[in-house]
Amino acid sequence: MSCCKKNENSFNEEQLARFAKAMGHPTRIEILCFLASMDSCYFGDIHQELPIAKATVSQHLKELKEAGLIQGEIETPKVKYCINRENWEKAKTYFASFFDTLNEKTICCK
Amino acid sequence: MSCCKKNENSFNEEQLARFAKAMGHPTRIEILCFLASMDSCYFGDIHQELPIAKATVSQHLKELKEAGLIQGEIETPKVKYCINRENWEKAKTYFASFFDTLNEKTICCK
DNA sequence: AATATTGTTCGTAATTTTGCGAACAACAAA
DNA sequence: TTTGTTGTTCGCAAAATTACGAACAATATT
Repeated sequence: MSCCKKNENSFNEEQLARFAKAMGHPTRIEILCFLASMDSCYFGDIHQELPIAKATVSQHLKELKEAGLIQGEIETPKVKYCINRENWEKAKTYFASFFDTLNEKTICCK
Repeated sequence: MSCCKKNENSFNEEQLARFAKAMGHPTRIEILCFLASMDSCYFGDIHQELPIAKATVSQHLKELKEAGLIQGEIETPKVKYCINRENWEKAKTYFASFFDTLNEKTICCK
């Protein structure tokens, strides 16, 4: 058998880029930090923390939701948001694996 | 002394967002993975890996360089690129800290 | 039925990002 | 001096992002 094949990534590059893109805005990082510091909260609480229009907040939340990092639930008349823990762990693992690939290089079979 | 103050982040939110933004494109993730799998390589090697114009590759490299994740060095007539290890570690730590904030919540002083 | 509360969606404008070919710069080789 | 090699920069077009106010939807209250 020939030797020294490339190590397979333990993360999906497309998915990692999607997570990263969602995190690539200061306001969205702020929202994520805010949500990570509590179990859950309402839209209004998030809006109150930020110096921007509610329409803009709503848009950022939508992007974070579509990236899978948070989830929202209607609790009439409010909307409750929280971290999506399953995907949070997934993202955590992906980023960790990605940064660990440095120096790993190749593996040799046999 | 009053109690239960919020935990200070062990990462800079602005900086984290900047790292994330740079990583927020599939092509740039691909470049980073490629570079992370070796000590260094030339522009041409990177271009060869990708199905896009060299002008576009150059632009992506510029963004990664400005974000501090990679560095370039002229080795006439070629340009040698590699991971910026110092900032790579910094980014690795920032992302790890960020994802670890979940569940940490608050700390109580006595 | 009219009002109030809470967020989302729509329409719009300004800016940024992405991608390309062409032109260019720096240097080595013929 | 001309030619070739390697990448960057320029100028442009298309698309996506960011931000806002206004309008709207859903529900509860008066």
